[in-house]
Amino acid sequence: MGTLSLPPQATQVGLAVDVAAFAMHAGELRVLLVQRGELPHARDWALPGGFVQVGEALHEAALRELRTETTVELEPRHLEQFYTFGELGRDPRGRIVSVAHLAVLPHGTVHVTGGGHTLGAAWFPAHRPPALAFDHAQILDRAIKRLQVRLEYANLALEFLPDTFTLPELQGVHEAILDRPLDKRNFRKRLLAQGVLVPSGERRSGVGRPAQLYRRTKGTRTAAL
Amino acid sequence: MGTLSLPPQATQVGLAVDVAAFAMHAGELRVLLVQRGELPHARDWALPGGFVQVGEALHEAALRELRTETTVELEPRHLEQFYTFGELGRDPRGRIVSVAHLAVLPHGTVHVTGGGHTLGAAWFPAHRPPALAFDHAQILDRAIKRLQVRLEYANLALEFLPDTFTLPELQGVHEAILDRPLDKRNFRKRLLAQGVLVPSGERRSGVGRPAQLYRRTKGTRTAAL
DNA sequence: AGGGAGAGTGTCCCCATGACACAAACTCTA
DNA sequence: TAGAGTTTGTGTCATGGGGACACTCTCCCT
Repeated sequence: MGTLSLPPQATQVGLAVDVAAFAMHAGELRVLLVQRGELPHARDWALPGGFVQVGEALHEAALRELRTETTVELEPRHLEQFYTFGELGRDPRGRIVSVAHLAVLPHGTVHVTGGGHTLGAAWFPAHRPPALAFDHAQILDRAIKRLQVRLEYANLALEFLPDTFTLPELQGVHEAILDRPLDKRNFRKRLLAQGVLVPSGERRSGVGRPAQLYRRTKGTRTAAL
Repeated sequence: MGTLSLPPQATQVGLAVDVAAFAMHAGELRVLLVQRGELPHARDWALPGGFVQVGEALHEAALRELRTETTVELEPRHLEQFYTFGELGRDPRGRIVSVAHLAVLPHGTVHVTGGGHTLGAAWFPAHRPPALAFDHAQILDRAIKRLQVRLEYANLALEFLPDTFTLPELQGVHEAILDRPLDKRNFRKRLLAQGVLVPSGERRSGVGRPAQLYRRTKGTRTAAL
C-alpha cells in the first residue's frame, strides 16, 4: 500500500543511529570509537554512526555503520536500542535525532581498522573515554548504565566471552563493566544459582591451579530485545 | 552554527511521536485513545501522535500532540520517552519512525474531547484495549510494562493521585497498574519504609472507618528522566 | 444499639545478599 | 625434586526485604 504519501512536515528532521560497541580487552571494558574525517568535529573521536537510509530498519542501520566505519571482525552478539537523543542543537548541521544502540562484541573482536569517511577506529577504556564529539559523552554514559543493568537482568556478560570460559573470567567481565571489585565466593554462589552455567568437564591450565571450564546451558541465549 | 548542511540521505525518513497517556478512573488504569479521522486506518482507535516539527524537541512534540488531539484538562505529571519503533512497514504511508512516550495524567484529568484531525478521544481500559491502528497495540504493551517497572523503581504511582491521598487509594493505583491484587499489610509496610510518605494529620471520612491522609515528603518528585 | 464496611496493625518464615579466611592444585625455578 | 609462587575453589553467619496470614478498630447507616 504505497499509495498514501507522507504529509509535508514529515521530512524535516534527520534521523541517525549511533552505536556504543563494547568489548573486553586486557581485563578492561573498552568502547569502539572512530576519528571523524569530516566537519563538524573533524579529527575528534566519536561513536560510530550515521544516517538511517530508506528501507533500512534501525538495527540494520546500526550494523551497517559499525561495519563500514570500523571493519570489525565478527558479528555483534547483542544489539539493542536504548535511547533516542533529540535535543535541539545537539548537532550543528541542523535538527538530527539519533537512535542510540548498545552493541556487545565477542571475545576476539578487538582489532579494528578505520573505514568509510573516518580517519581511523580504535578501542578506548569505556570508563575513561577521551573527549567526544557532539553529545556522545552523554550517550556513552547512558550506554554504560544500560550495560550494567543488563548484567544482572539478562546475563549479558556471557556475550563478551567465547563459548567456553572459566568463572574467574566471567567475574572479570562483571568487574570491568561495573568498575568495581566483586567477592569471589558470593559471585560464584549467585551465578551458579541462576542455573545458566554448566561445567564442561574440562579445565584450563595456566599459572596457578587449573580452572573449571563452563558453558551456558542450551536455550539461554539473551533475547536481543 | 547553521552553516553546515545535512547530507542528502538525511531527510528520507519521517519522524513521529506517539503518546501512551494513562490515568486512573473508577479504580482502573485507563489509556487515552483517539479515533482517527483520516486515512490510513480512518475510524480506528490509535494512540495520540504525529510528526515532529522543525525546532521542536521530542517531548515538546509529544505534549503538543496530546494537547491538540485530545484537549486534556491538565498537564501531564510525568512524560518519558521509552522506545523508538522503526520497523519497516509499520505505516503504509512510507518509512515512519516513531519515538514512543509514556505520560501520566493526574487525578481529575479524565474528561477529554476530540480535537485536531481526530473524530474523538476517549479513555479505555489499558489492560483490555480495543483493536488499535498501526503497531499501536505493541506500543501500548510496552508502555504498560515500562509503567510497571517505574512503579517499583521511581514511585510513579503518586503522579496518578492528588497531592493528598490515602494508603488504600495508593494501593489501588498499584493494583490497577500491575493488574493483580496486593496484600494490604505488606503494601503499607513497604511503602512507609521508603520514607517518601508523611501523614498529613487529617482523615478522610467515607463509608467505613476514616482513612489517614498522606502527602509526599518534599523533594521527592520523580525526575522526569 | 447493632450491623456493615472499610482502615489499620504484627509475626513468622524464607530467600538473597554481603562479609569474611583458608585449603587445593598446578607451574616454575632453584 | 622440593619449595615458593600463583590462581582456583569452597562454607558460614548475620542481615534485610518480601510474602503469607487474621483480627480489631472506627465510623456510618438504619
